[in-house]
Amino acid sequence: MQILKRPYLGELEMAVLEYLWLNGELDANSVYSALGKARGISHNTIQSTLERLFKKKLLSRKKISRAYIYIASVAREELMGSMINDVVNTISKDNTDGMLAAFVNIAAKTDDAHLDRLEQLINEYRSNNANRKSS
Amino acid sequence: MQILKRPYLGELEMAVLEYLWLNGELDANSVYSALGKARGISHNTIQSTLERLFKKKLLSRKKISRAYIYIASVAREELMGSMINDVVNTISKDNTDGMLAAFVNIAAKTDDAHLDRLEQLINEYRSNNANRKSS
DNA sequence: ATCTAATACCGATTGACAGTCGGTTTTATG
DNA sequence: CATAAAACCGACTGTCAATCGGTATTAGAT
Repeated sequence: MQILKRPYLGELEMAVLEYLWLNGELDANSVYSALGKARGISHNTIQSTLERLFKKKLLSRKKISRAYIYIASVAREELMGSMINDVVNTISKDNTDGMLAAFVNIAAKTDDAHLDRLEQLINEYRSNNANRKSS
Repeated sequence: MQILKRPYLGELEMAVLEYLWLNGELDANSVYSALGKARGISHNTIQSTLERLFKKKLLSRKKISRAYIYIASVAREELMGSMINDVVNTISKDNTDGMLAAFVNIAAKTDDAHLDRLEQLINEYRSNNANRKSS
């Protein structure tokens, strides 16, 4: 049985990634100014975190003069999708139906309107998919 | 930003939990015979694993004579639900819509029929929910 | 009552990995 | 070519899963 694989994101890693999702392309110094100072941690710690995220392929980077500029290389939705995928594969490889039911419950728990939205998204997906098939 | 909380399940923990899901109430020895021997690990290792799962509230147990009998205290669907919930809260606390969209993609990726099933589940959920409201 | 074997319980070790930072090397630019 | 900024490297801490040895407990046999 497979297990939920690391990369598993730590608290700081998640915060850094979040910050890059919201603020686009940034160097270590910018991230440090925004997050590091407020947390009272060193510039180096932020840099290590950026590097770890880079190694995990969650960030890409390009060198501009001295410094690297980091960019989130996965969208929020992609990361979420792959993590959910991992959960499902770990717990219920051959029980997709249970997974779907669990999800409907989650979606509805917070707000029943989510179910409407979910239906809508299903139909949107079908439209796109139909197009793709006929091309 | 919150982080995907442990209990995080290791490979052996998951295998043990899986075995209990499939085989119901068992003592350490039974689990050892089924999983431990095949893996060449000791009886103690299985026992530690059972205890760790118990501490994480994923198993309950009752003492029968000398031995504890362990029972999975969460269903597969529940655990999956709470893990998916964690993922969503970690990555997308305030972006439920993105989460819903990501999920539709995941569901459809494996099999388009999942979308039909998803719709069906939504309607089932609504029926139950309508009952609850009118009572 | 006491011996024994099964079992629980405790603690130690190993191996990952996140978080943290100090120290050293590299490099763009004045 | 000196300097400051940044990367890079390595170390240490803390947490947790996996693993097992050793000890305490206890149910059941004699």
